[in-house]
Amino acid sequence: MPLTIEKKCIEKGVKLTDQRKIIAKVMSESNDHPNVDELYNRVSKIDSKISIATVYRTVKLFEESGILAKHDFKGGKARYEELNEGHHDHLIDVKTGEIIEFVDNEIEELQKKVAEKYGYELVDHKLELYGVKKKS
Amino acid sequence: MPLTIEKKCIEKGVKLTDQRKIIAKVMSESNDHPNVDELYNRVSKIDSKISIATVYRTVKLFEESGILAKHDFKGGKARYEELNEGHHDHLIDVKTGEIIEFVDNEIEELQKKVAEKYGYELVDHKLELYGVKKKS
DNA sequence: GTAGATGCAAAGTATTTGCGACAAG
DNA sequence: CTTGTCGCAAATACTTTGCATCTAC
Repeated sequence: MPLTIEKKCIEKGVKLTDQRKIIAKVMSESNDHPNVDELYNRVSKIDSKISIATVYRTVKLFEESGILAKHDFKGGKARYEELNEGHHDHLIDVKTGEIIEFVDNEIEELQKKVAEKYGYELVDHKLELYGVKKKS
Repeated sequence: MPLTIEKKCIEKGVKLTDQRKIIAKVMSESNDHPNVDELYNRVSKIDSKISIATVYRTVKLFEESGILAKHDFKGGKARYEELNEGHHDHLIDVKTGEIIEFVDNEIEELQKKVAEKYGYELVDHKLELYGVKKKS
């Protein structure tokens, strides 16, 4: 079975180069939210000739094609993750940087309502919670 | 009556230089969310000798002192606004870039609950809604 | 008087781009 | 074949910093 990302590329008419296949594979297998540097490192282990410029170009392309989601969490570098059906938001441990994904439909609904209240249709949103682990 | 920002500086033991007073004044009078460039332009009209390095240093200092809030909305540059009692989130018009401030206590409460559910104490959060204006 | 602030220009980061060589459809 | 991609290095955009000078307290 081909990777979901590859399937999406074909659907969107995105040319499937070797480099893109590798980046797709690495992203599919990543359960975290790598930034471009991290992604570049992982990709380099498979093909050391891939340049970081290609990684930047590819994540941008994948983002525009709805294949990856880009996040600008606090701390500078953009982070990416594969975009699946299930939308989710993030809870970030401010001490360790650990990222927990969560879904809360109640909040989602309320967001739509807020946008509507101001005469807007919600097209996107970003919700990040920053917390510290409680003892015990 | 002195500016709220100046009062806060004194409370926090932040030295009140002429440059900081000007930046404080400009931010107090701004009803939008200027980025550093915009702020620098406004500040330059009052004192053309202020350097952009000072503006960067000052907004960072003010942010750390709880005087300004920094936002990394989509589109690269960080934007700042004065931090008052009333916390609020942002609804951003994706076509015009217009920013609407809103408060929704129900969402705030749910956020706390979500964090607790995962064993975290919420210390900060970011909620941005992106929308398009509805016809009618 | 002294610790801390400023201006300037140089240095960092993160990301983008021009260009000739190359590969997918 | 032809259009789009790649690798490289140079360029850009935003932000930070070293240092000598200056200023608030």
